[in-house]
Amino acid sequence: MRIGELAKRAGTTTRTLRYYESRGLLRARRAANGYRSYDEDDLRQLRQIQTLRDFGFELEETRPFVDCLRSGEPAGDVCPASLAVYRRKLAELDDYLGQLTALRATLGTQLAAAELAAGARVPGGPAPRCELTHHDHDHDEEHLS
Amino acid sequence: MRIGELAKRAGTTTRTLRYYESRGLLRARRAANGYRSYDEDDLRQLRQIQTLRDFGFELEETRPFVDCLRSGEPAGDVCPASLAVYRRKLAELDDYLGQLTALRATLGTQLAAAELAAGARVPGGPAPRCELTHHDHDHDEEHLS
DNA sequence: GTAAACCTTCACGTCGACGTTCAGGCAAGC
DNA sequence: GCTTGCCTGAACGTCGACGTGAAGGTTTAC
Repeated sequence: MRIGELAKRAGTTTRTLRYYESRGLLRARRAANGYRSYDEDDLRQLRQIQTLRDFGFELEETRPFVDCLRSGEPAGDVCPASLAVYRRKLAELDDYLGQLTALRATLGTQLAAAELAAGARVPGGPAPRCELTHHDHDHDEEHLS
Repeated sequence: MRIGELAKRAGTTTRTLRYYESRGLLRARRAANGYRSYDEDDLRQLRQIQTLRDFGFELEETRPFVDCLRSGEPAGDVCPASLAVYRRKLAELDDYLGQLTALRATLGTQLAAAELAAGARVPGGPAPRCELTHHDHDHDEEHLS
């Protein structure tokens, strides 16, 4: 299959495929006329790249998976180098999740304190939200886009 | 105080302060010689910006807080517009956390499956990690930077 | 008197993964 | 024979947010 067909089957562009090739990620045999020629294995490699990119992997991080597939493995992620990338990404993700969770807690605390202070600031202002009082049901009060 | 001193006291650079001013975020009075002149209120506003930026707020999102401080409030986050930003950021954060958590689950599943497949792939290969067997203690097997 | 600090404006850099456009030129299919 | 697809390759744009750098000039401080 030629580059246009591969692009169409994978839902991408010829430009992207040539770019991957320039990065040494995807290889193409050449037909007698110089056209790039791809087979089903190439499509599988490309799909592997796309899946990982959807996961948020950088292009370079997909390389071990592609190499793994190219070495004849039935899946790109069973090789040690691929597993190592998985583990690293998981560790990064956990680290990041921890940071975001801590930030979420901080922000929540800040908001609660600010709401309290805002309520106390104007004596006739809105009551603090600590108790369910007479104001309407629990939909948002602010509608900023 | 002049721009250099303010920068030093806040741990930033004069370039950044001029940049904030160019965005209309920080204002400076001018001395007779044209030099920018700042007071403690300006420092508080700057600190507010820095705190929020540390939280991951975009520069523009700090504007309501700065305006709030400038209006004479003792804290930048008690004004309705500031509270609205807090709430929006919290909602964004929760959404993002949800996505990352889902991704984490997916990746974890992928890793587990790949580890199983990798173990089964080579009959004499490493045993799956489901049981603690005889291999050495639980440090990393891969050392990719 | 000289070095440091300040002033202005414009333009450039950072980052990744492409997209876009240009220019020229061959190949394929109907 | 004409459109569409493919080739090389180069070079520049995009996106967003946040500055950074340079050039060229004035003021202050020691």
